[in-house]
Amino acid sequence: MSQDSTDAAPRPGAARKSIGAKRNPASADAIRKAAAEILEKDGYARFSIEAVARRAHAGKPTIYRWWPSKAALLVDIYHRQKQGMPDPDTGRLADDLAIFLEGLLRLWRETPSGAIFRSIIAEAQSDETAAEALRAYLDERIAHSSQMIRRAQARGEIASGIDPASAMDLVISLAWCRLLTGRLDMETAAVKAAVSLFVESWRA
Amino acid sequence: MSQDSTDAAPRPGAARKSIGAKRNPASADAIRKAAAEILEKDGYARFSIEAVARRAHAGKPTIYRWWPSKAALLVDIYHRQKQGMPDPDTGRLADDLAIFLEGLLRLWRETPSGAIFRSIIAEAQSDETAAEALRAYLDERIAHSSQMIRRAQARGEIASGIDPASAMDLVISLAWCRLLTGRLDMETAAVKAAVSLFVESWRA
Amino acid sequence: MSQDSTDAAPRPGAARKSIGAKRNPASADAIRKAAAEILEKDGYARFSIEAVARRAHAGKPTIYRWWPSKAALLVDIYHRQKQGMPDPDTGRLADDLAIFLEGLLRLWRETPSGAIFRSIIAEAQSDETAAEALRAYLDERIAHSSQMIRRAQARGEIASGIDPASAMDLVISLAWCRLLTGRLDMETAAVKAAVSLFVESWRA
Amino acid sequence: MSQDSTDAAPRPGAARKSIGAKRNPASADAIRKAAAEILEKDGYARFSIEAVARRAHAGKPTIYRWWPSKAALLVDIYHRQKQGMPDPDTGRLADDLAIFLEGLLRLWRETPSGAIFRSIIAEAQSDETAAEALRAYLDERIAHSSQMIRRAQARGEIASGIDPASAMDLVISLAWCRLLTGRLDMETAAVKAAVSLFVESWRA
DNA sequence: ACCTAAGCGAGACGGTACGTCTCGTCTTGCG
DNA sequence: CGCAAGACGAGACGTACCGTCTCGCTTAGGT
Repeated sequence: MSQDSTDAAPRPGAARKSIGAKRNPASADAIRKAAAEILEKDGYARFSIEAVARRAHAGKPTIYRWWPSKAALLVDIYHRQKQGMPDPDTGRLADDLAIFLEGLLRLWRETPSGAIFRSIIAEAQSDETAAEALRAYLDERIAHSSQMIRRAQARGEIASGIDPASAMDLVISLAWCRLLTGRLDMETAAVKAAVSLFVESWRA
Repeated sequence: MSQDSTDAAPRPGAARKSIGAKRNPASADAIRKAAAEILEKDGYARFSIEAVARRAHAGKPTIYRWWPSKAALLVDIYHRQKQGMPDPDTGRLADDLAIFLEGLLRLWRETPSGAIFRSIIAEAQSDETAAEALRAYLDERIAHSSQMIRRAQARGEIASGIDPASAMDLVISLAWCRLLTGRLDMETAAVKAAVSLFVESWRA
Repeated sequence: MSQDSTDAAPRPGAARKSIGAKRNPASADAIRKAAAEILEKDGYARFSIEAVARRAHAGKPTIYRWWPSKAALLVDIYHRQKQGMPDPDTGRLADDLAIFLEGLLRLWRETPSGAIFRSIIAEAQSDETAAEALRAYLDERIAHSSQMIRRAQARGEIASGIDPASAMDLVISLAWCRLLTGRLDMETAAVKAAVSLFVESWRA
Repeated sequence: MSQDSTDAAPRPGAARKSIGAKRNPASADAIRKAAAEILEKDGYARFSIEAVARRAHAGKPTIYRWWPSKAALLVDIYHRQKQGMPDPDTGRLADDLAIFLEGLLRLWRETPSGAIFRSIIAEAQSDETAAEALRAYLDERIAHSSQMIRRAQARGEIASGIDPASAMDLVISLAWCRLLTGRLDMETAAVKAAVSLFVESWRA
């Protein structure tokens, strides 16, 4: 829509109006939708509150009322998009991690969530609230994903002395770095190699 | 200087003038200095070509003449600040990597270069030229640092089948992720643990 | 104010804000006032949209929103300043014209409107929109002022074959040329002489 | 040449060099030529010392060395172009003035000198040196052209009480105003009418 | 025959202003 | 009170010229 004089999405019918003295969920949805579409289409560079308001046929204050910053909106969108991530439990850590890692890379590569997450990271470098949100999010993801490692430890597959969070950190760091440098197209073989590299070293 | 109506640095004497039809290194230095100071003091959020020009007592066109973009200026400053990085060759890969990694984290933690590099990564997420520069820089650093691994392979310390660049990628990814999430305060023990984790898995 | 580091006018109280989704007349007034003051104080050479914005404590886009060009702003100011111009109807054409011409020259000489009009003419030489505005303005003024001549024709004071607009053109040209060459100090006698020169030749 | 990446004129051969410790007339000519071409092609709006230097393959200081200001360059060019103006002496003042006026309007209409003179007038509104030069030029032209009127007075064609300079002023003002408002296409009949209007009123 | 002095093209310098963009805040008027 | 709309002050963007300065050269003219 960059070449369009108006970047507004086509109105799906009559103009949306206030529904009285309470939050209008249709507006919130329209804003989230518009934000996601802009990120997908034009990337983070063209993402601005102004552009979102334009596309969503929403007033800027409406956005600021509900999301205090650009980062908050980004995090909100990311959370809602990141469904369907595999949570494998094959009984073999190397397979679990390979499935997890390949799924994450594919998700970032094939859905807008990659662009969105890149944007969040970028935003976090100059916006402290975004940085805080990102740190919290990362902690939560590591805590969750390190279950795979804990299960492997319970099975006696790897040494019990390994710190699951630190170990998972390594795997996730790899994914992040790939995302941030635009090298998400890691072949399955390379993923497997990297993963087994980790797993081998963790053996008892 | 944000509280000052003029963000200009104090003039160190007479005004700097042109030195003829060739580049004035004093101007370039003043610009780089001003840019670094702004990043250090006010952070990336306040970093703008306009602010740099003001602080350096330089014209904006002078900056654009020599650095085509904000990213180019950032990369330039980063390059110059990142001198004195250790390039260890102890004869033992785990030690080499630990020294390298700890040195990198300390540099980022204790000098402005950490903030600068974060800014570059952030910029790269919305500016394609910055992304390109970052990719090229990363390639160069990996190529250089992976010498440590190649030397270990030559010594027979680790398997010759390991791809040095991919291996180094893992180490650098770890550092990046720490930088971007504000967790640079990795203890020496943790560094050693992470590094030996890698090295163990690479053994023949 | 040229010697001041900030050319801003003193703020008359609290900062001026938006008054909602409609034009704020206080802003428009402040802009016109600042523009007039700059022209009066520093002349057309120092007149710039940037300077006006600075002095009026207004954003540049606010100016561009309402006045598409420097010329439009100049014309607007000129219009508002040029009130109280005599529109004589003494029953004797020579007297009418003398009063009109002397009034015009005095207005230009003694109020800022002379400097402003000079600026408009200058601007019109390199800006087509200004040229258009000037042409339209001149047409309107000639149409209006030539009423004096039409009245004289109706009275039978001068030949009916005279084209009122062309005749008025001569009188106004004289004033313009005086303005542009800084020779506004025409004595009453000289004005009368020039005018009667015209009127004599138009007699039946 | 506005669409050309370089607005430079094609070099007529080898590069022009210094001819030692004296002014190089070839440079001066190239500068004047380039200036005239820019005015003719792109108008006063695109006329800048920078553009002239570019087109003339000359250094900016070379221009500033010989012409202290934009206005000085403009006046120089105008002087050289304004050759071949008729200086009629038919024995009948109305014819003399008609020939003079029509010639002046045609010259301005059909040669670049019109655009150049408009530029000088515009420049004079914000540049005092240009204003001075313009005033001096106007005086000289009036002094010269009013010879026509003096001759008519000597012949007894018009009253001897008329001030030749003031009278000529009227004629020239008419031309100026036409130039500045882009109404140079005055028909011969209209010129004759305006002129005889003057002459009639000057009769004894 | 050398040397100096000036002119030359080129282009970098610190600046100012341009016209556009987005920021986050504010207010209106409708529902 | 929420909403769409949009004006507001602010200020960065990247570009065009300004007028000044210095470079490295070329050549003429004085010694």
